[in-house]
Amino acid sequence: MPRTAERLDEKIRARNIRIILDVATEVFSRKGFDGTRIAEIAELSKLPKANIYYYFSSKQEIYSTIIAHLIAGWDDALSKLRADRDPADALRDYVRAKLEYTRGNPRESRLFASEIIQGARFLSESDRAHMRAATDKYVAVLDQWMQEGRMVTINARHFFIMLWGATQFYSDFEPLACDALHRKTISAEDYHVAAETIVNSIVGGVIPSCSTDKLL
Amino acid sequence: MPRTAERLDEKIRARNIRIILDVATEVFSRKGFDGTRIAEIAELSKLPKANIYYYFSSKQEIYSTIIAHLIAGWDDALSKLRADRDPADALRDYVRAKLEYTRGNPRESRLFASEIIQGARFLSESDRAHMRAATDKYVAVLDQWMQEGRMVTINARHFFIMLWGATQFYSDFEPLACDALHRKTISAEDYHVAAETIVNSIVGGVIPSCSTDKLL
DNA sequence: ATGTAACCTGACCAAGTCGTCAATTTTTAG
DNA sequence: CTAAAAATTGACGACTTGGTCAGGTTACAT
Repeated sequence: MPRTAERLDEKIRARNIRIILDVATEVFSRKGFDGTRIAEIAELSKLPKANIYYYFSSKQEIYSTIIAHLIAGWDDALSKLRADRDPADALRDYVRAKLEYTRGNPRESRLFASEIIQGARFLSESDRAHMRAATDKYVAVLDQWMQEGRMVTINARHFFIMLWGATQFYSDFEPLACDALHRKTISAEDYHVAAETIVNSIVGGVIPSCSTDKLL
Repeated sequence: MPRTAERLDEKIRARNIRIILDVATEVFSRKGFDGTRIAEIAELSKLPKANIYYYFSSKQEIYSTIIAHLIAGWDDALSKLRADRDPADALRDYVRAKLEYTRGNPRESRLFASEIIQGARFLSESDRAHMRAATDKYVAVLDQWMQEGRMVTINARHFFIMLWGATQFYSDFEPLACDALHRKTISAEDYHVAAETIVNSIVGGVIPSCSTDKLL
């Protein structure tokens, strides 16, 4: 049955792979690559350890699969930044989209952060090139806004780093965010206020309507 | 020799403990608690593994010692924020001090980030309470500035999170920062531009001199 | 010199690590 | 049904883990 049986074959296969990757994402995001034991993934998956190795040939293959998969999810928020849009609107949508993504995918976000902290050992060169290209593309959008006088002249690359860092914080460093906000958990409303605060602070300082170019 | 020999005894002791903690900080910051093997700490320390256990009774004791030690280093940057200062000056000094600290202590910064990502399992309640209190204290300073009309009304807690996230990024996620900036390493000059960019963006949006309160 | 406290360390242990494999059970196509 | 493909699994091996310990060496006060 090489062809016709694909549907149900894939159902069992797909289901188990999904469960394994789902659980592995959680564990890897908490323990990092070296700290993760596949026995723990097996337990939480309710599968015997050997069954994990039926679907994946090694711990690194599981890890790399997850990394490759989540890279694909990063571009959406950045797509809000188009040169023909109003800078303030575009940046507001970007910050909101970025926070929305990190809120909806905290484990993926944390796993990525963990991978970077550990030296980006398993982030492929093509993935990094992809991210560099994406950054360059949107840096160009900001630079165009600056040339058109629609935005204060700043270093666009550092500006992106600032936005990235500010938005990542809520899921990656959730315990700290909870402490800072006096919360047990970060609610959707908190994410909303976060977006408002970031946007009100940053956009107000970036948009030339208040001409703070030479404030310092 | 219970008293008189303390100097040289302490020299050997202090030196080895320093080396161990120094190496352990690097390894822990890269691998996290679970991923770190004390055999690796021993190798990099050029000490036999058993000698590590002569000075520390367990892996967790080494880890907790480092955590407790670095908590003490956080307050300095925040001390720049005093209510009687000019908000713009104070925030600028704060951002600079924070970036300077993270630049000079990247391993500690990374280790702390790693600990938080992994769920803050070894961050003591007293340490967390200390950090909460420090946040509250400086949130009050910002709130006072807002009441006095010296600062736009925003959520001070989210504002601190934004600053924290933006400044941590350069050391914690150095590979990403390098990619974004097209650098092999982040130089002192890059840190300087980072501070300028953050300050120019944020202060400009926060200081009411440009009255952007109702921009959105 | 000598005694003693501090320091050092090779060898060891029980438990856990990743990954393998042969044997079995389940699923599916025809 | 049957046969084969897919999925499952307990047991296992080679190695590594955190941690121990007995017996050694070094440093120093007297």
